[in-house]
Amino acid sequence: MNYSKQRELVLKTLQENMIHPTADQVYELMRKEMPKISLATVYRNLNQLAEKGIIHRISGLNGSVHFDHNIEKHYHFICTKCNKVYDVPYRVAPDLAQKLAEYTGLEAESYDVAFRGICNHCKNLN
Amino acid sequence: MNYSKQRELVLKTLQENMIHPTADQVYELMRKEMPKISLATVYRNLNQLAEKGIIHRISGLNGSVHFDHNIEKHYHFICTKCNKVYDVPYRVAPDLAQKLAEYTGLEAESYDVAFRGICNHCKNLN
DNA sequence: TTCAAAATTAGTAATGATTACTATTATTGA
DNA sequence: TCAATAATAGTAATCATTACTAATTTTGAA
Repeated sequence: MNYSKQRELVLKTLQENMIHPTADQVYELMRKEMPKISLATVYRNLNQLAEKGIIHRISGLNGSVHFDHNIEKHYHFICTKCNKVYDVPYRVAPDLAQKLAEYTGLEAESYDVAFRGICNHCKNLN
Repeated sequence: MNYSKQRELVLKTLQENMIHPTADQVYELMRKEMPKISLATVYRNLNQLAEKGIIHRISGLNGSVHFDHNIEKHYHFICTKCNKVYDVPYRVAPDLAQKLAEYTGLEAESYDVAFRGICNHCKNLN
C-alpha cells in the first residue's frame, strides 16, 4: 500500500469526526480541505483501511455502511429519530464469540451488535 | 391492511423456506407458484409484514436485507464462504437490552447480533 | 538523481438493491 | 351493489457502491 495524501486525509477525517460517518459523509467532510477529492477515492480508501484493520466498517445500522476509527471491541446504538450512532461499551456483552462456540460450535471471526432505539437527547425533546 | 393473494403467498413462502431469504430470493421462489408477481410487490409486502411485526427484517448480514419468519428472539451467524445464514439461540447473549440500560442508560427498542465466520460445513470442505 | 513499474487518482459509467410512480384491478363495508 | 380504499404489475427513478480508464503520483533500484 503506497502512501497517498488522500488516504492520509481520509484517516485523519475519520479520527477527527467521532460521528461514525458514512463514506458520503467522509467525502463531504474532506471536501473542505481537499475540494478535488473523488467520492470513489473515499470509498476505495475506506475499504482499504478497513481491509488492513486500521479502521472498522459498521454495517447493519441503517442502509449504508458506517466507518469507525475506533478498533477497540465495542458495540453501537443508533437513534431511530436522529440517526446518531453512539458507542456501547464491550462489557455490555463480553465474550460473545466464546459463548457462541460453547452453545453452537460455530467459530465467529467477528460480530456486531447493533442496538436501535431513541437516544436520551431525542427523548427529552418531548 | 386488506387481504391479498400476493401477501399471503409472500408470508407462506417465507415460512416454508428457512433460508432467511432476501426480497429477491422470495421473488424467485414465489414466481414458481405466481409467475406474474412483481418484484415491487414482494418488497412492499415484506416491508408491510415487517412493519406489523409479523416477520423480521435482518440487516447487517451482507449487502442486502434478509427476512425471517421467526420472530422469537434469536441471533444470526452468516458464513463468509457460502453466505448461508444460521440461527443462533437467544441464550448466547440474553438480556442485552437490560444490560445496555444498566451500563449506559440507553433504552433499546430492538437489537441485532450478527456473527460472521466460516460455517462447519464449509470448514470441512478442506 | 533518474526512470520505469506499480499504485493511486479523478471522473464517470455501470451495477445492484430498493423505492416511487401510475394506470389498472381487487377488496371491503355500508 | 357500488363507491371508497387498498393493492397490484410494470417500469422509472433513486441511492449506495463498485468498475473502468486515462492521467498522475509514489517508489525503489540502477
